[in-house]
Amino acid sequence: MVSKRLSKKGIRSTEFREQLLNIFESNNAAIDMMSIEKELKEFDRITLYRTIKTFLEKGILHEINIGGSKKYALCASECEEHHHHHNHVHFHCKKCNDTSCIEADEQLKLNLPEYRIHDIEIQLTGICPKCK
Amino acid sequence: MVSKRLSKKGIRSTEFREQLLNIFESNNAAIDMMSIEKELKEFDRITLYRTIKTFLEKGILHEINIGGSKKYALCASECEEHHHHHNHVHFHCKKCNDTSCIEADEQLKLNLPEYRIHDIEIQLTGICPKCK
DNA sequence: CTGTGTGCAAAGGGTTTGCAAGTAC
DNA sequence: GTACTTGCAAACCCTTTGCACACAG
Repeated sequence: MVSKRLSKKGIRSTEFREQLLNIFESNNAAIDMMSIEKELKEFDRITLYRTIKTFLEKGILHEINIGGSKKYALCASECEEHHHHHNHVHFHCKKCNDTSCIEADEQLKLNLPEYRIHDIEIQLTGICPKCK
Repeated sequence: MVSKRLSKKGIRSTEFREQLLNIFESNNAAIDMMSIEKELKEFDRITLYRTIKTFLEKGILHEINIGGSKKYALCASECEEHHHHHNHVHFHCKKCNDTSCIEADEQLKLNLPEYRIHDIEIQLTGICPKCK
């Protein structure tokens, strides 16, 4: 249930927040502001901005910079407040313009002993299976 | 010479364009608008926007989305108009806030037969050798 | 009841557009 | 000379802030 998820993260459950969270639950792609706004019937844009900001801070959503625009996606359950783990792979399809967080089972070997690496983000661009 | 590089790409050589290109030549990191503006003595911000846009279109610069902001860096010589090749690695240092295009000698194995992959972008965040 | 969330208006910041004058070729 | 580039002003987003009212716990 959505309202439980919110209280679990330490924030109040309101109609708007549940509505927004539902959009992300029914969408397994990363979506941008425009797409969110399309799915909300009526809304106040300011509240939307503030809610996304809260969700980001509370570890409910994470932000991705891909394809030139900011997108948002649900965090995996192991994400905690101010401590994101997102060493996963994002795929952006040039045709349908969808961005998805895929489980790539990737093996990345980097030969960079001089660097202390905290986060790895891999962004792929191309054509997804649906559009192929 | 800088002016040759411009005419080679099919655009006119002007003082401002040469000035901007020089900044990128003497900088092997990816830089954002703010840094560019600091290095230009006097300039018109609108012209700067337009020049960057032109450089992007002509394959002189490429854009990177990292650390929450847009940055720009010189394209490798094999980049052509509307056809960028940037399967390289960007490293963003949390301390000095520098973003560099590094030669990582990386080996990335992806198990995604269903996807047609055109571009791979790997973005690393952490602490660079200088700040370590 | 108390602190948090919402909605409106207005401000703020970055980026783009229109147009006239200047410049490269 | 002609087409492209520049610089100024103004317009145009997108995003944030301030404040009063509404609502969750």
